[in-house]
This record gives sequence, structure tokens and C-alpha cells, in this order.
Amino acid sequence: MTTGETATTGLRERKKQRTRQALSDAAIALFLEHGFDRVSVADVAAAADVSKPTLFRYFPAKEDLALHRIADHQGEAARVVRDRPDGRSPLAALRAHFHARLDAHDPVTGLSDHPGVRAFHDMLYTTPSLLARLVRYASRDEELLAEALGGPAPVARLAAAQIVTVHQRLAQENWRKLVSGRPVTDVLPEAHADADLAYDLLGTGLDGHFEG
Amino acid sequence: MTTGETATTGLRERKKQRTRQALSDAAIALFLEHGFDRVSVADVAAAADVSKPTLFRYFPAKEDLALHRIADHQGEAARVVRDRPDGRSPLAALRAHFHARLDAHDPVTGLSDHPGVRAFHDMLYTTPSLLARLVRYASRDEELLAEALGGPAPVARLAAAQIVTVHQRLAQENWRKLVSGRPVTDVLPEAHADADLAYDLLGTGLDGHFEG
DNA sequence: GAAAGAATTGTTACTCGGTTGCACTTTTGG
DNA sequence: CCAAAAGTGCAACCGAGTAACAATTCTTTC
Repeated sequence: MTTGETATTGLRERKKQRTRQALSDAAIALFLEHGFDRVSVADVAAAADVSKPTLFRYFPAKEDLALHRIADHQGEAARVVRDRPDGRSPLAALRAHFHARLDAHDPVTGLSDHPGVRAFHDMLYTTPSLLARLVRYASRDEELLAEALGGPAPVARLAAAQIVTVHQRLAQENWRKLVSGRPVTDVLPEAHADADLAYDLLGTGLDGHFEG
Repeated sequence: MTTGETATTGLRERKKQRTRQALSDAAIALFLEHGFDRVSVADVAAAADVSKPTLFRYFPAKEDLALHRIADHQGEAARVVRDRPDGRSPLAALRAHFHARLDAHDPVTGLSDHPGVRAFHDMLYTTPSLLARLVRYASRDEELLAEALGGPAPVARLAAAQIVTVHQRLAQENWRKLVSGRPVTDVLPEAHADADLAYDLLGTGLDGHFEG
């Protein structure tokens, strides 16, 4: 019996956590320094002092070495909808949450000060295979959101698809503005405005915007 | 200076066309028979009587062997918007076009009788790497559509993203119904109804559908 | 605390997608 | 007919990912 409550983590379990962490850290450091596809998985494995097969026992693909942190965010939209206060619509909850994430400079919004995070985003948006993997994560997110939205399945699925897509585009737009060299403080107000625009569009539809 | 107009195909050019066709045909036949990832590019090259490097001179990646026909459809949404009759809104034009494609059992709608096309769709939707490639094609489509829509860039981009996404989901839903064994004639009316629902949603927004 | 048992790891070797360098053949243009 | 250009095949290579099996490390049980 060891001390305390935190459940006996078990030595083996702790070692696995450490290996996983070492792999992730080594990978991200190397990727940011040399670029995703100029670093081989063998390099990463060597840097973390494990063999290549072991690396793949922890991360099913090279892309996951870079993305697993994002992957852990999965189901966030669904959670926001599920945990919204009584009387608030899902859309309103999501809008508020996105604004909050914006103010927190959350990486998922595409806005971010830290040079490390910036470099990470640059890598993300300029590496096709990472983008592809991100899409797969997003589609899982979409499923969960559709479920959380409830209502008739076709409507919920369409709505979820639109919402997830819009989030992606908002983040992409923010990133684009940062890439052009503008400081975050300058872009933030526009990001809020874009988000409002996007949610207005989601809420009231495209109909007044593109007439004959 | 080459000879005049587009006329003289040139022997060399004709040979290239034939090689390209042979590769595509061999690839699709093999993929449909054995499954995309149980066929190696070496197999395809051998079946088309070319070497592996030559194959990659024609198709930049294995996925393109399966998808280049779809790729050729690119910019269709943008074209529909650009060529719409006077006084008709882009959304109305796209809606009408989608219904027409549905009646034509166009593969892009996910509906289709031909067993060959059905098998192709099954392969598409169950092979992650193909889906990923498809997403990349779609994002090009989205760009072109945004351009065709005109208006303020942020709005156009958001609208284009939503429209493209909705098309994908409609096609996916149709395919899902076919997979469950139902005949096309049975699914078609629902497909039209889903399309109308989706376009209504796009036009008038999500706002009445998910209240507090 | 030691032995039986399970889980994890390293090594080696392999498959497959994709690329490179170079020699060889074919088409083209004069 | 000849030379430049374009296209091809060959062989060797790189990197991602997997399989087999032996060696090691943790857990469990007595």
C-alpha cells in the first residue's frame, strides 16, 4: 500500500506515460525545428530513446505524434452544447464559447501569441498530411456534436457539419491574418467580428446575402 | 513554333493519352476487384505495362489513380453559380442543379444504380486515404465557389464552405441508405427531400431548429 | 522474497509508396 | 538523315509502417 488515494498508478503505467510524453516532446521539438517532413520517425524514436516499433505502439501514425494534443480536445463542441445553461440555445452557447476561446488566445481559434504555438500552426496549415489527419479528427467531432444537438438526425447532422466547418474556416482566417505579419492585438477585434458574422450567418441563413 | 491550332494531336501526345488511360483503367479494375489497399502500385504498373516511375509521372499519388475522374469534375459548383440565369440566386441555382444531378443518378450525389459505381463508392467511403484526398479536391472546389459567389470575402468564403460541406453530407447520407440495401428508386424521393431540407437550412438558417 | 505469468520492449527483416540518377529509345524538327 | 528533346525502363534508394521472435521488465501469487 502506497500512500494516498490517487489509486496505485502502478510503476508500469507510469513508465508508459513517461515514454509517451518523451516521444511527444521529442517529436514536437524536432518537427518545429526542422519541419514535419524533414524529420523521420526514426529520428524521433532515437531522440526519445526507443525503437521504431515501440514508437508506433504509442502513436499509430507519424501525424499523431504532432496532433495528439489537439486530438485530446475532441468532443469540445459537443460538451459545450450539452453543458449549456438552461434556456440558452446550442448556437448561442457555441458562439459565446468561441468568443471566450478567442479571448484566451486558444490555439484552436488560430489566434496565438506564443512563437511556439505560432510555429506549430504554420506547420499544421502547410503540411497536407497533417491537415488530412485533422479532418479525420474533425469528423469525429462532428458526429459527437450532432448527437449532442439532438432533434431529427438529418437536421442535426447537417447543422453539426456546418458548425464544425465554420469553426475551421474562422481559425484558418485568423491564422491567415497572423501569417501576413499583423500582431495578435490588432487581429483580435476582427476575429470577434468574423465570429459574430459567421454565427449570424449560421443562425439566419444565407438568404439575404446572395440575391439574383 | 508548332503547327497551328490545337489540331495535330501529335503522335507523342496520343501515346501519352493512351498510357494514361491504360493506367487508370487497370487501376480501377484492380481496385474494384481486390480493394484499394490490397493492390500495390507495382501491380497497377505491371497491368498497364509500364514501370513504376512512369506510373508516378502520370499520377502523383496512388489515390489519384482512383480519383482523377472525380477530380476532373472540379469547379462544378462555381460553374453553376456563374452560369445561372439572370435573376436567380446562387443558392437557388445550386439547389436546382443538385436536384437535377439526383435525377440523373450522378455519382457525385451518392446515388447510383450501376454496380460498378456502387462498388466505387463503397471503396471511396471506406478507404481513409481516398477520403482524405477527396477532401483536398473539395477545398479547391470551395475556393472556386467562393470566388464565383462574389461579395465580401469573409461571407463568400463561409458560404462556400457551408455549401460544399452540405453537398458532401447529402451524398454521404444517400450512400449510407444504399449501403443498407435499399433500392435506388426507394431512396430517390428521400434524397430530394433531404436536399430541400438542407437548402432550406442553408437559406434560412439554423435559428428555429435548436432552441433553448 | 522467489518463481510463474503477463506485458513491454528491441532487433531484424520485410512490404509498400514514392523518388532519384542514368542509360536507352522514341519522337520531333530541320 | 541527324541532333535535340521528350519519355521510358532499370536499379537502387528513402521513409512509413508491420511482423516475428527473443529478451527484458513488471506484476502476481505463494
